[in-house]
Amino acid sequence: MLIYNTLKRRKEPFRPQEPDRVRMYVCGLTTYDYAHIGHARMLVAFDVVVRYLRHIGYDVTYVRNITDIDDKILKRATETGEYFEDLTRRFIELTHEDERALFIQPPDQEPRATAHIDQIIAMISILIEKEYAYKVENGDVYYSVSQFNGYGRLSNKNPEELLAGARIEVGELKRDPRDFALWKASSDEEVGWDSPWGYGRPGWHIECSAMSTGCLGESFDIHGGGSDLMFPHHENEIAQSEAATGKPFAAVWMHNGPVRVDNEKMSKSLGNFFTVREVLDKYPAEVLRYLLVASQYRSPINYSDQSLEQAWTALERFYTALRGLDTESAQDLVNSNYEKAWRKAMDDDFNTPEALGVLFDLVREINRQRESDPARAAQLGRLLRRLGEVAGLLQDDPEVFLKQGGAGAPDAVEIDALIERRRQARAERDFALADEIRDRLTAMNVVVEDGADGSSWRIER
RNA sequence: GGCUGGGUGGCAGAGUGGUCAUGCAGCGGACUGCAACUCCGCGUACGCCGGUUCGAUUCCGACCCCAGCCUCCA
Repeated sequence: MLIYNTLKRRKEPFRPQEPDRVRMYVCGLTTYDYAHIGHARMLVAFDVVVRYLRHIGYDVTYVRNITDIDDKILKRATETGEYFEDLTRRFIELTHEDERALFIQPPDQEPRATAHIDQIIAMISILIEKEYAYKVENGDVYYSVSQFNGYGRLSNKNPEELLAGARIEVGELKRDPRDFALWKASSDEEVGWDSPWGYGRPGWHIECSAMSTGCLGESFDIHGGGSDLMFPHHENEIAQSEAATGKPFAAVWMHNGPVRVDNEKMSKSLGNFFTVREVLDKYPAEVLRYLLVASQYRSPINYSDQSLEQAWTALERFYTALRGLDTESAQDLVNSNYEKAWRKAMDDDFNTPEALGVLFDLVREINRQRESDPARAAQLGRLLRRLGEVAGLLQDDPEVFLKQGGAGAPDAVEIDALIERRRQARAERDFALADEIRDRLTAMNVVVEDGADGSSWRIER
C-alpha cells in the first residue's frame, strides 16, 4: 500500500506505528455556513481512505474535528443576531445531514474546539514554559516561529524568505512577523474563557494540535486536510505539537486537491461556491459522490453541470448492468482477477479512477454473461457492489436509481399502465399503437427498453 | 518573485520506455417489428524544443502555458 506523503513529496509504503491499527486525524469544517462542494470533496476523499484501510484489514480510529469557535463564527453570529453556540449547533446539524446524504461514514470521534479549552490552555502553558511561546501585554499569546527548528518543512518554505514577506499588522504585538496567535484576548462583552493569560479565546492552529494529540496521542499515523491548509495551518500544527511534546507529530500528511469552477478554486473568499444542498436539489447524492471519486484525490476537479451529467450517465451504466441480478443470494467471488486489479489500483495511493476502470470492465463482463450464464452474472454483480461500496457507490436499488427523475418526475403508476398497454399491443403485433404509446412515454422523458422477458423503463434526462 | 502540482484523443480522466486504460460523445456492424439497452469493431491523444535510447507521451535539460499556497479558506 503506497500513500503520497506531502512531508516527503513522494509516495511511500504505508507502515502504521502499530501493525494493524491506524490513527488518523483530518481537519474538518468551521461551522458557520452551509457545506460546499469543496468541503464535500475533502469529506469524501478521506471517507474513501478510511473505508479502504478498513477494507484491507486495518482497525482505523478516525478523528475529524469541528472548529466551533473562530472570528468568522463570531462575526456571522453578530450578523444573524444569534448566540454563537446556537449558530454553530445549527450548522453542525445541517452539515451532518449533508454528510449522511453523501454516504459519508461518521468519524469515530468528532471533537469540538469549545470542548477542549482545557487541553488547549494546557498545551499553550507548556509552550510558554519551554519558551516556544510568549505572552504580550494585551493578553495575546504568540508562538515564536524562530524557536522551532524545521519550520517550513511540510510546505517546503524557507523561514528566512517567510520573514522577508511577512508584515506585522497595526495593533499586533508580535516580536516576529511570522509568529502566530495561540490565544487571543477577548474584551468583556466578547466570547471567551478564563486562562492564565486572562480572558480570551484560542487561535485556530492550536485547536487542532490539542484535539489531535488529545484524541490520538502525541504521535499518530495520518494527518489529512485540504491542500489549502498545508500552509500555514498544518505547518503551525507541526511546530506547536512537536515543540510541546518533543515527539514527531503525524508520520504521513495527506492533502486533497481543490474543486474548481471555471478554472478557479471554489472558495468562500471568491464567493464562487456551490453548496452541497443546492446540488442535491438537482442531482442524486450518488452522482455528486461519483464525480468526486472519479478523479484522483490529489488532483483538482473542475465542477460543472456537464461533469455532473457525465457522472450520472456513468452511474446509469453501472445500474443498468446491475438491474435484474440477484446479487444478494449470489455466491461471493473472492480474490478474482478483477478484485486483484482493483486492489492494485487502490493500493497505489487510492487511485479511484483506475479502480473505477476495473469496475467498468466488470460491467462489460456482466453484460456479456447475463444471457448465457445468469448465475455467473449475479456473482459478478455482487462483486461489483462489494467493491463499489468502498467508494461509497452502487448500494442503491437499480430500479430506484434508474427511475428517479429530477424535479417534476412522471408518475410511476401511470408509466406502468402505459407499459402494460404497449405490451398487449406488441403481443397483438399492433406496432402502430405500440409506437404511439412509446412516443407518449418519450414525451414524458421515459425510455422504454424491451427485453426477452418484458419491457423495463427508466427516466431519460 | 519563492514553493508545490499540472499540461494526454471532441469532453472527462488514469497510466506506461516498445500490443489495451476507462466513461461520455462520434462512426461502422450485430441484436431488435422499429427503437432503446447490450455486444463486437473503429479514431495514428500525449504543450513546445533539444538530449539519452534500437525505440519516449513516459527518463534528462531548456522554454511556454495553467492552477494552488505564500492573508481567512476543505
